[in-house]
Amino acid sequence: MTDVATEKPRRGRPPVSDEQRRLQRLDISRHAVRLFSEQGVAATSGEQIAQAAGVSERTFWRHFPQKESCVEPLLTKVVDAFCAVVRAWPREVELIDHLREAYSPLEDTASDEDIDAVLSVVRLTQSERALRAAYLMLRERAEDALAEVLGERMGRPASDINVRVRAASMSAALKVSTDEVARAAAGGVTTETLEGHREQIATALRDLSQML
Amino acid sequence: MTDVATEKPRRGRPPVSDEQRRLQRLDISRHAVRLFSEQGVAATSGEQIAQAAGVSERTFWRHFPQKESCVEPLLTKVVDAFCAVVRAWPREVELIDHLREAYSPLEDTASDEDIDAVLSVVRLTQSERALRAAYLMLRERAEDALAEVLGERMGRPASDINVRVRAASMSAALKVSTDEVARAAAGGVTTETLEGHREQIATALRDLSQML
DNA sequence: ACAGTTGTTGGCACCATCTGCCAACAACCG
DNA sequence: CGGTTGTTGGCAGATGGTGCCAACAACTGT
Repeated sequence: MTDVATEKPRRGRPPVSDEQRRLQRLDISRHAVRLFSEQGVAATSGEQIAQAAGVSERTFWRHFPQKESCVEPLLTKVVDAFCAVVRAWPREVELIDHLREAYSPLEDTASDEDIDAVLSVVRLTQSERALRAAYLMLRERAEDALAEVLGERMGRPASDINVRVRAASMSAALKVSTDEVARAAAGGVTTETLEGHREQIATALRDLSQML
Repeated sequence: MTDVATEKPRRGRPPVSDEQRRLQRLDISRHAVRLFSEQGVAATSGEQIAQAAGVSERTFWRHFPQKESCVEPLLTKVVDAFCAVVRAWPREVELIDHLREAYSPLEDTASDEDIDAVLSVVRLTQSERALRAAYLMLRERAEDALAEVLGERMGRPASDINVRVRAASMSAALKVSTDEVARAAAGGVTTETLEGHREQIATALRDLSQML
């Protein structure tokens, strides 16, 4: 008997849209990442980030329950891009071929200047332990999403072991190649950097199949 | 010109052996894990753990720079066991066959009662975000060790992309099957639980090869 | 036995992280 | 305009975590 969309005519201030929340988080995230890379994570206080972003410390902590989660809004972009491509994977095409064709990391989901930011955050996670932990947690959330897609494609529940192993392995391969491309892009991002990434992930998956 | 083992005759109190440090950490770890599972991580203060382990809060923080790292001494056991088996992998044998033959998780590295503890910690990481993050970081360190082994076997540096992808994927497959066996062992550990794990990881790797 | 040297421990002060609570305010309604 | 609901910021307070220092423990040579 719980109504779904049949609500009372609404009274009082409406809650802000999820989209606006997302943008606000993203804005804070950019400031935080800049500070993190300039002076290190440990040396950057929550107060400092809040001030840079123009909000009170209290609302900053409301947006990001932990300091390190500041990087999530930017980091999700690289993972979401991959999930989107996998979701669009036609059944009749080989996965490697589909990736090589359709996977242009970030180019769709992120603006040009954000690509720089995202890659620099990935690089940051390689030296800052706290950020790395946040990154790995994020990737595991994405692993679940991947399992959903793969499971549906294989006609099995996403909780199936077989499905989970595939999702985890694909995610791991993506992680390694993403780390690599971020390292390679340290001195400025070129189009061929990203194309290198596409090739990277394709060959990574191919290598995988020869392992056993 | 830096002497390696040719030191001055040593004066003053000798530093405690690494082995003793390890045991002390392990002891504290057991107390911490018990408290964590009894009342949750957030509700367990560092002071409480220190008191339970019979050390001052100050030395507790010296042993574990962050509260969550309390689980490392126990969690490494499950990862180390796998690394040891991979290290002992003869060149002429198929990896899957070797694992099915030689991999008896924990049975060698951990005492019987510790097996319970280790598996319960793995289960804990599935509900406690902070512990999960620590677990993932730990696994990534093990990934490096794995890459060393695989790299040497393939005649390439451990930093080689191909090597890293394989290490990451194997590690991921192990992660999923370890999570699964921990879940399955929720109601008491039996021998077949662990043998199930062995079979789990073997089939997991086989599945992997059919993905592409 | 004693002084000199080095490593470990615990206590204290201190800053940073993060939370609960509440008053102020903003955005909608009739 | 008053009523209602959601968001913000300030403040107090507990916990996490570090630097510093004095006390002590374990060794060496005389």
